[in-house]
Amino acid sequence: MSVTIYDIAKEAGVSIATVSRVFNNSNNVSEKSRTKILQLAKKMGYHPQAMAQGLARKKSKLISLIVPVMSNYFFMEVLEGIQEKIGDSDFDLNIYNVKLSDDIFEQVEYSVKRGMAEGYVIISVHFTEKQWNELKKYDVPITLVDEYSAEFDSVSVDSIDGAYNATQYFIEQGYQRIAMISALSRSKPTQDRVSGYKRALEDAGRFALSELIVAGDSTARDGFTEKNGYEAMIKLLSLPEHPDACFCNSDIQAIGAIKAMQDHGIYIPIIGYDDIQFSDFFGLSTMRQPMREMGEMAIEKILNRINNPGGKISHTVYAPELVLRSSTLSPAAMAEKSARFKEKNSGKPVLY
Amino acid sequence: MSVTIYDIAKEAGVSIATVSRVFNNSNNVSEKSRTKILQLAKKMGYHPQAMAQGLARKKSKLISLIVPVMSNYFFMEVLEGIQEKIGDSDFDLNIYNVKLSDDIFEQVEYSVKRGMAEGYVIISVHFTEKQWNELKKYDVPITLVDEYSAEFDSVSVDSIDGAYNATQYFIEQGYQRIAMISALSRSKPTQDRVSGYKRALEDAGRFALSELIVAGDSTARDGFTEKNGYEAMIKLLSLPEHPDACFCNSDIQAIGAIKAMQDHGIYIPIIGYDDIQFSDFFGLSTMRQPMREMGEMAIEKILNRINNPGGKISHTVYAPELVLRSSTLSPAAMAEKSARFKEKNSGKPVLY
DNA sequence: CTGAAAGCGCTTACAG
DNA sequence: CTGAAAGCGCTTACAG
Repeated sequence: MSVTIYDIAKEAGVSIATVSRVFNNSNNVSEKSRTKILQLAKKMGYHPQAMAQGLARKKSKLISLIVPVMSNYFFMEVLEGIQEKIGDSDFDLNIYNVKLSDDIFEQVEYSVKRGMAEGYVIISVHFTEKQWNELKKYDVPITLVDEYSAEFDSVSVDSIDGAYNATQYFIEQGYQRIAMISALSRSKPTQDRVSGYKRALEDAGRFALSELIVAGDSTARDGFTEKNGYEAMIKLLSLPEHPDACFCNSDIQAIGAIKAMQDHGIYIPIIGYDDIQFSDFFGLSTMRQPMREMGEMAIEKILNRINNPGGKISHTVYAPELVLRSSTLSPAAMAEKSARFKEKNSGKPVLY
Repeated sequence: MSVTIYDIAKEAGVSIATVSRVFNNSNNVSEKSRTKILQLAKKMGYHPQAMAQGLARKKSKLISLIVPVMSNYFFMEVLEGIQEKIGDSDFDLNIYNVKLSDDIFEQVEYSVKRGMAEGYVIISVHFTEKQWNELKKYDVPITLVDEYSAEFDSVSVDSIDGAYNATQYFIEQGYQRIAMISALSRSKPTQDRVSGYKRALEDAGRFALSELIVAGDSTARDGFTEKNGYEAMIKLLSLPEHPDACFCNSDIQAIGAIKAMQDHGIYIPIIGYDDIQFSDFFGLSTMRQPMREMGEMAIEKILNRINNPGGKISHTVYAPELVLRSSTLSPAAMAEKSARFKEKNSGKPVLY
């Protein structure tokens, strides 16, 4: 039996209203009452219960994050921005993890309609306009991250654009057989990136060859794994005529792809997508998504929406930025670098 | 204004009790009423509010995870086990993220005493017995992960033992100057691992040399980063006489350490700690912690505790397991492997 | 500065 | 199968 406001009131010889005032920092309480109540509360282990407070106030001071697959680099970095920003507010964070095995819409809808939080930040969930529209009826503040819908505030990155630019970079450098490592076709970002890749080739008067667009066979995390990237690169290198450059759907896959190149002793320049922490460390060139900023922006939007439910809907679309590191060195430059490396390492490491 | 049970009752021409029954799957409702209510609810966007339900039932059907630094490999893997297990129950998950910058005890206490959840799984939080004891007064189900206290159910891994065994392995293999890459000394697991390392040396009649126990200078995530591992290994390799083997505080640091070895052209066998997903991929030998199992066990314990608050407190301590991969090859074996590798790769990759 | 009372949106015996 | 009513633990005008 946990202790309630009544227990404290009784013990302190005051009404529950006074106890409540103490915990709500109302200044209309005598110093004497306040001290006594606080002391009693401490001793008896009392604190207002979140649920009762929420009901009485009709406010929970909670923001809910709704996200599938938490163990994902994109989410981890977005989360850091979110935490940073929410720390400045008086809201608490709550994370609701959607299971990919079940009906995703149902889970999101359930979570939203229960009304546990004052606002919802929905990350990397992709619905049809019709579905998003259906959520509208619960009349709850929602901000979308990594997705776009006319119905809600959103912050996203132009994936098509990013893929386009990465591919265009290779075209400008004179590469002829530019491959793309994709992922499961059900992944929305992957679809967009494939579109951007194709468009860049077409705008350059070339054709996208289906044999050069491959994914690995691993399906975990929609293919966003090292393993999947490794498998994909193996396929590419097994082609009668292998590609001379590769745009890769994600950094995590690119890391696997690089390992495949090493195992096969073939090197082609590669550009990843995301710019996760590993990438800089491993010298991977990539299309950088401003993940932290996206997280911060999302909190800013949801807070605005909570304070001003009628405000105009706003969309922020970031343009990804090409970050060049050593993985885009030309084969010649790479050979030279490798030679230097091997000289230094004669008879030594090269682990995996 | 969101729609409540009263709106539905009125519209359906029944009492709120009947509406409530429909949503609680009580079978004492005529098919006619049920259909009408469900249909109305769907149309009007009604669903029982979590807070009101929680208050009335005195149950939230929520388990709260309390964790510092979410973006951490250990946590990610534990989380997968947790999600797996909780999916089989009718509880929802809720994650409360502790900020390392503020008073941790205060945050944990706050979160627990607000009573939002029915049970709390506290991960990688390290307090004194006195502090844990203080939490006892809120009389709430709590399970500890990666920590031990007599007061609460817990699931942990014997870090001392793990470090001992890793070190002992190197001793048995005949290595003479076995180094250890540690991390920030405020990290509890790190303290334990250093103890185990020292003890193994001492039990073999040797001394732990302080110059051989080093951490990098990066303080992010308590030193559990590639960068920190890289820095640490650089220090070790800069020693007048460098070590001939290395036990490393975490896999993530070990990956950085390996890169440092490659950059320096010096190879020594290394054993990491954790067995994160990358490790298998990169051929890193490691002390494996059964992270998924730990997550599953934690949920099992908290559920038991919720159902049976008076039950006997139980502690599960896993013994970590040494997983040998290519990073513990002897220098000779490694040299041979490298030679083969280089032959295959003549004039080719070796990225970063 | 303080208390009595209404209300937040539900659930759940109890009685029929 | 259904409704009236009490109760969950708070907050917050209102009146003093």
